[in-house]
Amino acid sequence: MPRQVPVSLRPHRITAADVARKAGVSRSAVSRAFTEGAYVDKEKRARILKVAADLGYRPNALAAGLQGKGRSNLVAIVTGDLVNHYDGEILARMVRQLTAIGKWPVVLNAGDEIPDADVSGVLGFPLDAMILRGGSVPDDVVEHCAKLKIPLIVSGRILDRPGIDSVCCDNERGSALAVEALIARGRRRIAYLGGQADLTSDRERRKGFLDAVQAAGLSPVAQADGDYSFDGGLASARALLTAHPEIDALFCANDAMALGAQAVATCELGRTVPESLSIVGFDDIAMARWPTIALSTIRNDMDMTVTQIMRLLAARLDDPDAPPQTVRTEPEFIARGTH
Amino acid sequence: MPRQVPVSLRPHRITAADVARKAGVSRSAVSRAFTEGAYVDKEKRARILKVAADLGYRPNALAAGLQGKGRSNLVAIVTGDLVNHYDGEILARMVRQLTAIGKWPVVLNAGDEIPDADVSGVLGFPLDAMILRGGSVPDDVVEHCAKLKIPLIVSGRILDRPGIDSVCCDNERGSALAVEALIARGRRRIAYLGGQADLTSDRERRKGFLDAVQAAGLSPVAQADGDYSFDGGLASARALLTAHPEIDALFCANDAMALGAQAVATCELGRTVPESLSIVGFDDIAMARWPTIALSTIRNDMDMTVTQIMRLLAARLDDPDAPPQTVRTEPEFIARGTH
DNA sequence: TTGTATGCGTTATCAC
DNA sequence: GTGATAACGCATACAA
Repeated sequence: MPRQVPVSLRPHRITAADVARKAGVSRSAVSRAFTEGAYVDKEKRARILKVAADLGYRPNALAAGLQGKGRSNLVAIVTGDLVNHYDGEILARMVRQLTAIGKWPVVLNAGDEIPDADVSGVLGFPLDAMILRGGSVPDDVVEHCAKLKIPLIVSGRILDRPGIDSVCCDNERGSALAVEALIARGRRRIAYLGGQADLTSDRERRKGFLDAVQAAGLSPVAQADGDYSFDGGLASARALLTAHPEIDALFCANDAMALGAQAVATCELGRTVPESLSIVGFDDIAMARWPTIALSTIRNDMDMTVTQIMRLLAARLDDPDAPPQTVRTEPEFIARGTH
Repeated sequence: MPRQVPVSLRPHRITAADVARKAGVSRSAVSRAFTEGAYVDKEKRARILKVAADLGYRPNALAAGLQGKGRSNLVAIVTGDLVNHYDGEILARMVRQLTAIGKWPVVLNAGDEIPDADVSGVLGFPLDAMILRGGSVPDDVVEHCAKLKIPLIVSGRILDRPGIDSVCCDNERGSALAVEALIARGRRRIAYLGGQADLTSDRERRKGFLDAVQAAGLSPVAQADGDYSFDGGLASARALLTAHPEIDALFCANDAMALGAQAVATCELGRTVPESLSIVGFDDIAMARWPTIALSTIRNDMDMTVTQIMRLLAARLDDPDAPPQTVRTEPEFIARGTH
């Protein structure tokens, strides 16, 4: 009975069987030739590799991942809006670090909200892990991952759920550093320009701000919510500075908003920075260093963050049942020209 | 003979067999329950879906992709350095568009050079397609894709190789628009601040610049190479403006370099923009619109670019053997405050 | 409408 | 060292 040739829409990809046939060996031999440290005659391996190269054969990673002990080597990254730069710069680092250890990042762009459907969809793959950055963390995502036994690593907030690793900047401390710097500069009428009030990061930064202001014997002039974007920061700052012209310092929940605030203050409201208004951001995105920008800010160390994410990932892959870890990275005040 | 329970490092993921057992149906029934428009009793499907939800079952996309007619739904994106914003903003759009049509983007960050090893590695997956952005395109990547029958879509340059779709801005026209705007502004001593001279995009933009300057009866004061980065633009502009103080206009091969040039010109060399020096960039990244930046630039339309990429992708998936397409997007001069 | 049987491409196990 | 063979989890043609 002749083997029926299936009429596939997908063009035929060279398989190990093809190579085996052409090289006159068994499929097993081909598989071993591609396996580090497997028992194959040296000469035979060379011949197989040669034929494979000629044919353009590569072991199918899908099939390999399906294999019992195999891993898919796929890691999903759910990221926030890349236009805000911090997420973009973190993403670039994660992508590089992951590929460096042989993992392939499947990227989902969350934007404002984490798209449940997409997250749910990507969980169809037997991911080695999922990394969540930005946005809030819906309960069902957590549950899905738990049920599917997919390790979840959260960055940008601490999730006190069992079995979830997280790494996050010490936001309260960061805010305190900012407030201290502003007070040292002689500022007394300080306002807070926040991000989405429902995000943990904003809650912590806000709390740190309020505590520090109070600890200094002051009270906050005003607070506003924003959305962590340039445009949002601009709009919120406009409202804030118009309603409270006495504000002499603005602590912003991230750099993008700080730059938006600076834009509206200088270009529209006739304020000068830092002479009549101090502005301090949070994150220390690459742009903040530019001479034309020179934003004073709280460094939310990206290299350290990604290093820790990778460390947690490695530990989790090594032992899926290890107790979950929580890491707080240390913020640092970076003095530049806007405070 | 009892079925042996494999001792797997990987935690067991619920399979269709598990669901079938618990629901008291066959594995096929479970499969069909998850297949749109398959023949299953309505009530039975509901029961299966219920059991599946309880167990936390999701069809394994790896196994599904291995299927004869199936697709992997994986699309690799090789992108340039995200810190330059243009690539980041394009990436965000691509990620969204791809997930919207049920494709999962596996992202590789090229940075300066396309990392052959990574590209080669990701080709282990039977990708539905590979999208290349930024950097140059090594021959072996093209060959690999061809041998593996993986459609290659190139953006940011036109690749005149058989079987490869590409979409790219009309760079020469963009440069011409910039030069015309500068001349209309009264500038006569115009210099070109280029990107990596070995990239097609830079070659085309440079040629467009030279042709336009010549067409206006002028000659370029100077030219410099850069690396498409802020820091590179800053350094090159410093050299350029120091050696040729008579320069009254700088056309830069991308926005990042233009901003670097502006920084060095204003903060270090005491020039004022646009009074004593005009600067025009290329790309129109989001930042260029900021009131504090207000960069005059050539729009390299991102929405259009991504739309075209998606169109080419869809066409290619629909018919792998269709003749390759090449699309040029139309640039546009955006007048803001730096020219 | 349902269950059985087969193939997808790989790696791992097992005799030889 | 080597080649058959059994998973891996799914979809589907086919028989019932």
